[in-house]
Amino acid sequence: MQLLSEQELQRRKYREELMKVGINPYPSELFEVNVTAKEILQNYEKRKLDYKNISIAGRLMSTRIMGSASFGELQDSTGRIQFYVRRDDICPDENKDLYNTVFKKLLDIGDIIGLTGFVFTTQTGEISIHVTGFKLLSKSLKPLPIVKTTEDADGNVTTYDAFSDPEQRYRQRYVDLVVNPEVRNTFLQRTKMISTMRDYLSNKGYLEVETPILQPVYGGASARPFKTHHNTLDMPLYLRIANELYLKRLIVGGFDGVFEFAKDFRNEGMSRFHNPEFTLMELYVAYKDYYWMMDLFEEMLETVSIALHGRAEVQVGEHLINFQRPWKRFTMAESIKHYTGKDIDGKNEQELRSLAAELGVHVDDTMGKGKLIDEIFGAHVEPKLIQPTFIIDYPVEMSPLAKKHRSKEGLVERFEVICNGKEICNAFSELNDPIDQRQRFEEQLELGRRGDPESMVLDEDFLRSLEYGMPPTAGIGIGIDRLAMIMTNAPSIQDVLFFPQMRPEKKAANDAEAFKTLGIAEHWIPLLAKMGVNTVEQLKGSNPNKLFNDLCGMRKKMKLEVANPTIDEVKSWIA
RNA sequence: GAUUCCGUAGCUCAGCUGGUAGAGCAUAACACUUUUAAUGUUAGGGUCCUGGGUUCGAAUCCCAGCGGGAUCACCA
Repeated sequence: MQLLSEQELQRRKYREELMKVGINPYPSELFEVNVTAKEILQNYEKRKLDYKNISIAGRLMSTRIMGSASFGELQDSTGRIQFYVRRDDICPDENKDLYNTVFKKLLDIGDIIGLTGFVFTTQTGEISIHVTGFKLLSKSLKPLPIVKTTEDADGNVTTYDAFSDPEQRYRQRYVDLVVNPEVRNTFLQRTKMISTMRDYLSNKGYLEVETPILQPVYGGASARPFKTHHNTLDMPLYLRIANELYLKRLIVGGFDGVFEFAKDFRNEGMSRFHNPEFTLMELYVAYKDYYWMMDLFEEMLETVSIALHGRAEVQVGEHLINFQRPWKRFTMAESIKHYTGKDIDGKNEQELRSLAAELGVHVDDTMGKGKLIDEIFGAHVEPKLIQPTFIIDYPVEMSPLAKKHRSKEGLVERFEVICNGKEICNAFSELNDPIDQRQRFEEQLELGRRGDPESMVLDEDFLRSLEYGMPPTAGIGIGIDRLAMIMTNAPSIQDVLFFPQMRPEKKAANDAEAFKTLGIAEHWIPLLAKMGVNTVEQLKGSNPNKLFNDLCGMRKKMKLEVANPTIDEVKSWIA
């Protein structure tokens, strides 16, 4: 049993009253909808005759009652539209209850209703629905945050009482979506982004596939996994951190191109760029190399930008990001030279370490050559790359799944694209020499033995598949959430995930069951909680007279329709 | 994990140097047939996050905890 606010109690009462007058607040039968708000607002002026007999459903978002006529706003999945109700239209007979009682009293903001009527334009020029009939489709028992907006002559929108607490918005995304229209738009954009990518790849003939999320050996990336257990097989399983190794098995199996929009899971820190579950799109194409993949990625993102915004440019915060091809391409060494003036080419580990120190980059003794370069890059280059930029040719130590560079010693054929200061993809010419791959895994195992919790583990079955022969292949992984952040101008990953991971909601410890065994009736328990008595210990420690008084006072205040407890009853709880 | 800010009515927020709470919207009542953040009059609504401390007295000061935001670190 929960404690209800005055408004919630009121709405529960209205629900009862509706039933008493023969209106089912939750009817079963369908409600025929033949138009949306957006459709009316867009087309009414041009095709007035088509809107003489409409039927629309949605959520009641506001009412302005003026005696025997009222205005209100209905919100459906496409937007809001004003409606106009006149008492004598919906109550042509002597009995005006439908208007006076049901419409004016028993309907609340947030209720889902169906309207029938015709479209007209008010004296103030707003396209509205003149209601000839309405039907309650679902009674809302919780008050919705009321957000109001005004628009001045210049079209500047002012919002009042915004529902803006991030915690509430993420925990109760359903409310956020009802009340904040731009949130809905962000998610529509995200879906459109994904479908554009899917169409782009499908049209090239690549196969969208599904691979295991529960994996006996996790691989394909450097990250800590979530571990679980299968009862029947009595074996540990891991939620995938990547699907790379499975997609490559499919290339071995003879598919020319495979891709998957994959939910991956990494048991690591959370921030505005990290959520424990996130979406990575991986694509592998046989007989291609990383240069080819750069061209594909450029073209795909340009396509996405145009699909979403009608042009190759996207405003992200203070930056206007331009996805128009071609993008700049730097080797990692060039990019570091460009931003620091220092040349890392041919430097050994010791020289790199002192260079890092000179540049004020934090390093420690466990870092090898590759890691040192990566740290310098991360500190001095990455944040400065706002426009999409290819960074190519990474140190081999950091890239155990990438093919060694065809001409540069110590490097691999790998690129990342940095955009708005963050990596948005990672791609290689895939390593397909099984002997080399085994050695690289073994180096990773060595790192693991030295205590790196993110080193890769050796996947024997994957190596076996490579031994059968994998064609030369280009592969790419694209962080869908981070890309969505850029494409929708969202400052946090939580803004592009419907339900970002949150700490569990705090619940006051409550010995409700123990209270019942003491003979306390169920309806007192929430009142006790409200008075701060949550545990048997607290109960036993309180003064029975005060408890009795408080309980009776609280009963009256909450308008609970039950008899007061007797003082002896209360004493018996404490005894 | 570190630093910092925040937690007051259903929502958005005020509340000064400590004197037991305020506004607007929402809710309830009345009026009002084209309003639009409708309006006018009236009313109800708060363990001021939790627990300790200082004090005659704490929403306010101090400490601890819980929850959240931001930045940084970790994390490709």
